Formats: sequence, structure tokens, C-alpha cells
Amino acid sequence: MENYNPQEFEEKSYQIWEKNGYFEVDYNREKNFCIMMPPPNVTGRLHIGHALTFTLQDIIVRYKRMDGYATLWQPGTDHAGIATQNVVEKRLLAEGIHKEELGREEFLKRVWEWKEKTGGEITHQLRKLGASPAWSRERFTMDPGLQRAVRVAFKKLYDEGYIVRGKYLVNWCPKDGALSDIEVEYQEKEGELVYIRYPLTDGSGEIVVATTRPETYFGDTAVMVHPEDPRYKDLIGKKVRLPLINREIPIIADAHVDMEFGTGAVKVTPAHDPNDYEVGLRHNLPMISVFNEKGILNHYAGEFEGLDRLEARPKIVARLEEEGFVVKREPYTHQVGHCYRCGSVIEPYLSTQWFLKKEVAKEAIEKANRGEVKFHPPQWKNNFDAWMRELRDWCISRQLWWGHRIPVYYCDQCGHQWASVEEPTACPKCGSQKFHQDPDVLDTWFSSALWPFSTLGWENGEWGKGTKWQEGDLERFYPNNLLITGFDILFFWVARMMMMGVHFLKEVPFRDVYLHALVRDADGRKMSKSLGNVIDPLKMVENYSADALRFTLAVLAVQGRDIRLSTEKIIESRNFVNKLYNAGRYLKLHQETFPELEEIEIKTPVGKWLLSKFNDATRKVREELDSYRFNDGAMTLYRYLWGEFCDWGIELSKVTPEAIPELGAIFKESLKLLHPFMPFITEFLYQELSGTSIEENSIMLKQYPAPRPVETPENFDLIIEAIVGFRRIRALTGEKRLKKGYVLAQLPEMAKEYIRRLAKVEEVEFVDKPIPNAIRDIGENLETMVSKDEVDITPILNRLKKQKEKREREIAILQKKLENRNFVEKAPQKVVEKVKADYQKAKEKLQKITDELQKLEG
RNA sequence: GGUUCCGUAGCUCAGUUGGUUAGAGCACUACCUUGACAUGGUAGGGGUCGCAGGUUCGAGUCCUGCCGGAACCA
Repeated sequence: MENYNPQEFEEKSYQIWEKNGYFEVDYNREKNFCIMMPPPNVTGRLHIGHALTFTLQDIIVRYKRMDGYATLWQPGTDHAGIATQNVVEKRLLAEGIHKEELGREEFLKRVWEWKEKTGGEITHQLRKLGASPAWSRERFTMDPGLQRAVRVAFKKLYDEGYIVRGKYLVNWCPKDGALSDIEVEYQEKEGELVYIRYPLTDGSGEIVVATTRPETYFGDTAVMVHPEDPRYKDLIGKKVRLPLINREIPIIADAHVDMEFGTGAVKVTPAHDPNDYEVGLRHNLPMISVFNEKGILNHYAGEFEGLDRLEARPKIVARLEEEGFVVKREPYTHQVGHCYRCGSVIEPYLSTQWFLKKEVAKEAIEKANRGEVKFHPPQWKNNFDAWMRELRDWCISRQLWWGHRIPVYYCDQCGHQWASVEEPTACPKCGSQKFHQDPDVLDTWFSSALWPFSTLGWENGEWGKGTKWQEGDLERFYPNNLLITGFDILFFWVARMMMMGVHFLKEVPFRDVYLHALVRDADGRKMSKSLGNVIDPLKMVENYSADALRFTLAVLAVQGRDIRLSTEKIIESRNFVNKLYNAGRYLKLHQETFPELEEIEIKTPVGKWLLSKFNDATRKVREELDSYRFNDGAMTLYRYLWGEFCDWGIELSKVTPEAIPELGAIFKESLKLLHPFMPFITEFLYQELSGTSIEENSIMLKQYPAPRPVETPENFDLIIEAIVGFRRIRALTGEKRLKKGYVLAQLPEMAKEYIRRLAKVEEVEFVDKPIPNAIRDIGENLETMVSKDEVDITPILNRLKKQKEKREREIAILQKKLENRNFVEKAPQKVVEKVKADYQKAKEKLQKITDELQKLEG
């Protein structure tokens, strides 16, 4: 057999698969299966998290495809607004060019150029993993078809009143502009609580407020106290003067104040705090922004104008201290919001933005509650429900150039504002040709929210029809069957697909959602460049093969648990690949090629036994894949192929080589079973053992195995037990071989040869009662014996003593149960019967052991 | 503060609706260069299932509390 060089073979076979269109949808099939690839960022490079998610997807997709489904795994990349714009901006800066100098159009041209040339590298890296999506249908969230879908979706929502524009307090990143609520990451930070004195205007005293953000006090438009607070009751309605700038603001009463916190008096800055914003609305307070969109303080800050808000903070406090306005400062840890992308401290900031109103999700919530989407693992449903219940309006406008530009136009003549799918030529109201488009673009997630149906042709116009999508795809593939993605984008993406899918198509976008966990290092730490503990999937593929990496990820993918990955574990899988290769070599040593399992009749005892094990494994693997228990599926295959096929099947066939052709056929079938997990080595061995080429006979296109009828095999489990029994005697006594061995059981005559050869016993006899003067190994279902004269008995004695103790413990437990009248009366009859039988069996075994001990010692 | 998850062998973890003597892989010990494979083979040792109560005939599994760790939301 040829040497197996994974790198070479993986490259070669992948090309053949792709070139021959094996990944594409076979429209001749009746059953459909559709899964969307979560589009990776076009700037992205394959990291281990990608490797996990795409491996799991590929496993399911290959399984379904082999199982007879018209299978669509829709690939594509995401335009990733902020990330991509940053990448290109940086490159331009390296040449000394600011994007403002280029202007919007020219800049966008450069972004597209970048995208065409270097973007989407990740899709090539994905191929190294063996991922098998329908590449011919690859999409980009800003291709013309999807651009149209976005504009249609926007216009519909706009016309229905779900999309509105308004001046609201949003999460503002001084670098990246407006962010949605979930793009803010909270971190615990050591800060300080500064107590500031606000003198009353009538000179009758002062009021002290506490704040963690003293620089915002320039925007205060009130001080608020609890109406029942005896300390401040009399002050309500009076005015205070803000330090340094001397602006006067009123003291108001509001029951929302927490009297316990700080001094019980709260400064109100409606333009820079979400709670204060609400207060401002309730009490009709003015809203004063004290810094601009870059976070630079403005004229309201008096002498501090021109400073960055964070730099200004200590200076402001120092100045207030100088002037005697600071009562005290105390250390205070609190949660500070940071931009998910650049890490800047987020400021609540008043600005005009577009919002998608939460009401749009009403139907999606109802459907989710009715269980129309199933989550795996199920506890995610709670999380999802909670978030959907507390849904807030979604800020969808972004101050970027790269992205789907908001299709809203403003007439310069009459002021009319409208949304349009097509580029308009004139104002629909006054006919003026002077109008302009909204400068902002949409949140990237807006377009990915449409992904489960926009890629199927929904409102794509004519673009891509017949190539990127087919007529009827929506009916065939929507709802998608499954979504696999990381739990970290449950809200960002999954929830939004739910809203949009249900809103536009009246159906949930997918039936099942599988959320996988994070990949961590061997010590459970997050992988990060700064820690230097990053495992590069491409390196792992290079060093250990894609199969090894895939199998490792699958075997570690336990639902609801983080994955601790290490090269050691990948090496274990690599060893498994090696084991399979050698099993193939063994078979090839005896016969050039092997038939398909359905082409031959399994006649030999070994073949029948192995086929029944294959059936067990097949049933289990199917069940485990159907319930997305990837780790169990991988483990079942590992145990079956290594522990049963290799350890016993091959070994037994050395005794009766006439079983080898049958083994070969069963092995080929087993390769199909394994193929979704390890696509390459299975293809290699399948071709080697079939004497065919990938082009004519790819394993990818074979039927996924199903259990097949086999008559109850000769009881090989007992033969195996006898072999192990003798081996144990040999291991304990150190005998290289045994002259004569006895088995207390009636096994078929043919068993003798297997026992002789594999247990190294020269002569075997079956007996129906213990021989005299013997040492016995008492197994679960049978005993093996040799004459006492043949071996040294002390290790045997020790072992028997241990067994005795163990049996006695067991018997005590069972006996207690049986003596318990409650148990005998209340437990199901079947259980009681079983315990009784077990008790009898255990007693018998104990008897044998004590007899044996007595004889040996006596 | 709210919600959720986790704690089982030295390590990483299975254990699906409660029902044998709680399993696997790695690691460990002893033996084995036997014609597929030392990236291997054979045999073996190792756990009072975080702690304390409770429900039940019966608890690793269900309930309550506590201890320890993590995540999400506010």
C-alpha cells in the first residue's frame, strides 16, 4: 500500500471533490437539508474557534449528504463594517493617506479593491480543514443581490414604521461612533467616587453629590433627591450653582433616587447617562452635551474646553479641590463599558440615529415560546427568552463609510424624507432633483440577520439567479434545518435572524440551533495573543493532518462545556489515523481489493461477530449525530474501530484468515461511518481497498451506513472472555505459554483454535465442572483454569482475595435491598427480579472464589 | 444584584427519563521488538461522585442550604 502523506493527499483529494462538484446541491433528491455557514469576517483569518464551528458543521453536512439529502451548506463572508474599514484605513495611513482626502467614493473603491485581492482568505483556509460547503454559491454580504435584499428589508420596515430616526442617548465610542447595546463590553474598573459640593443660590447652604464621572457635571441640569428624604425635603424647588461655571440648576424630587447610595442626592446629566436621560424626559430638563463626537470637551466645560474627557477628569477634580468644592474622594470599583472592537471607554451620548423598534420581534418571541426553535443544549432557551423579553430598540446606524448605506433620502427642496430600494432620480413629492442620501451605513448584523433567506434569493432581483441561487430554493430550504454557531453571538446574530426571518417570511429561520462553547487552552485559559497560548489550526493541520484536528475537536465537543485543547490531544487523534492506516495495510497484505459489504455474504464466525459490532456502532453513531452529540459519536467510532475492529477483529482473523475478505468489506463500510469526522484518511483507505480512484468512486458520495441484518453470531464475547482469562493467568504468573487450559463452559469447538493461538495455550479443553487441583480465573460469565502444578500460585491467591472482598461488598448491598420489604413491594417487578438474579449470581461466584481459595491455601 | 452553568480516577471529561459492583481516553505499574501498527500490544492498579441535610424502596442523577470555580445580563 502507498504511504499516506496527509498534506499531499488532503490537498489532492479536496481539489478533486471540489472540481467535481461533490459539495454542490443535488437537486434530484427529495429530502432537503440546509445549514447556513455563519459568514466569517472578510478580514478574518482562520482561528481555532472557526475550526471548531466549521468542523461540526461539516460533520453534519457530510452525514446528511451521504444519508440521501439534497444538502445545502451555504458559504459566504461578511463585509464586517468597522473591522474592514479599519484595515483599509490603516493601510492607507501607512502610505500617508487619510481617507478624508480620498473622499467617500474613492475610499470605497479602495476597500473593494482590497476585498477582491486579499479579502476572504479565510475561505481558502477553510478548504484546508476539509469543509464541504457549496462553494459555487459563495456569497458576500455586500454583493449586489444581498445589497438589494437589505434595501428591500429596510424599506419595508421603514414603511411599516418599525425603523425610525431620532435623537436618543446611544452608546458612543469616540473612535467607532454609535454602537448597539450588545456591542458594549462591561469590565470591572477601579475608579473613585468624588463628592462634590453644589452651593445653594440663596446662600443658605449646599448640597453634596457623588459621582464617578466628575467631568460630566458641566452637563448637569438638575440635582435630584428622594421626595421623602428628610435631609433634603426642604431643599426641593431651590436652586444650586454649579462650581466653576456658575450655571444654576434646580433641585428636583424623584422617587427613583436610592437614598442609601452616596449622599442621597444625585446629579442629573441627561445627555450623558441613561438613567438621567429618563429623568430628563420625565422632568422636562434641558439636555446638555459637554463633549463632541471625538470625546473632546466643548465650551460648556469652560476652561477645560479642548481636552479629552478622560484626560480632563483628574484636572477637573484637582481644580475643584483647589477651589474647595471637593468634600471627599473614595476608591470605588464599578462596571465600565468598553467598545467591543477598539476597547475605548464608551460614553452615553446624545445623537441622531436610526433604530429598529423592538416591536418587530413580537411574533418571533411568540414562536420561540411555542418551541418552534429547539436549542442545543436546551438551557440556552432560557437565556434567549430572557433577552428577547427585555429587548430594546436596536440602534442600526453606524458612522462608517463601508457597509450598506442607509437607503433614506432627504429632499433639499421640500424636506421630504423617504426610503427607496432603487437609487431615486427625483423627490417623489416635489419632483426636485436636489436630494441627498443619509450618510450613515447599517450595522453589519442587519445584513447578516437576513442571511438565512437572502442567500436563497429572497429579494435579490435577477442577480445571481440560476448561479448563486435557484428558483424555488426558498420553498425548499427555508426554514433552514439547523444553525451551528458559538454561544457568544446568540444575541448579535441568532436573535436577529429570528426577528427578521419571522417578520419577512412568517416562519422561524431554522428548526434547531446548536450553540457550541469556547475553545480554551489545556489549562482552561482563553486563547490570546498576549498569553501566547494560541493554537493555530492551520499549523495543526500541517503537523498532524486535518483529520486529526477535526476528530479532536469533535471528540472534545461536549454540549455546554468549554473545550480544553492541547497538542497532546491532537496527537492522540493522529495516532488513531495511524492505527486506521495500519489496519488498511494489514488487509492489503492479504488481498488487493475488497468488495462492498452489500456485495458479499458474511459467513465466517468472526465476520458475523464483527458485523454485529458494526451494527451496534452504526446505530449509536447515527443516534448521536442526530442529537448533535459529536463527542459521543466520535468516541463510539474510536472504540469500535480501535477496540473492536483492530484489537479483536484483526487478531481473530489471524487465526482464520478466511474471514479477512469479510473484514475488508466491513472495514470499508466502517470508513463510510467515520467519513464525516475524518474525510481524508477514509477516502484514502476506501480507494486503496476498492482499487478505484476518487474521481470514479469517491466515498463522499456513498450511502451512509445503516445497520444490516445478521444472524446472531457465534458467541465470540465468551471466546474473548476465555482468552482474556488465560492471558490474565499468564500475566499474573509470568508464564509465557500454558500447556493445558480448561474452560468451564461449553463453547463451540472452533473456539479452541482462537484460544490456543491468542491466549497461547497449547491445549484447550471445555469442561462442565472444575478440575481438581486447579487454579481458576473466575470471570463474569465463565472460568478458565490451569493445573496447579503448572504455575506459581501466590499472585493468583492475592487476586482471588481481592475479588472475594469485592464480591462480598456487592452481596451486602444486594442483600440489604432484598431484605428491605419496601423495596420488594414497591419497586417494579422487573427491577426486583433482576436484583434477585444478580444476588444469586454473585453468591455463586463468591462460593467459587472461596472454594478456590480454600483449595489453594489448604 | 438577577439568571445560568460547572465541581465524578493524577489530568481531561462521559454518565440522556433516579434502578447491576460509577465508565472512557491520557497518564501510571508490570510484561512484550509476536510479520498491520512502539504513533504499538497484553494485563493491572486507581474514585466514600465538593460538603451537609432532605425526598424516595432506591440518589452521581431530584430538592434545599453551604463551600469552591466560571459565564451572561443589569
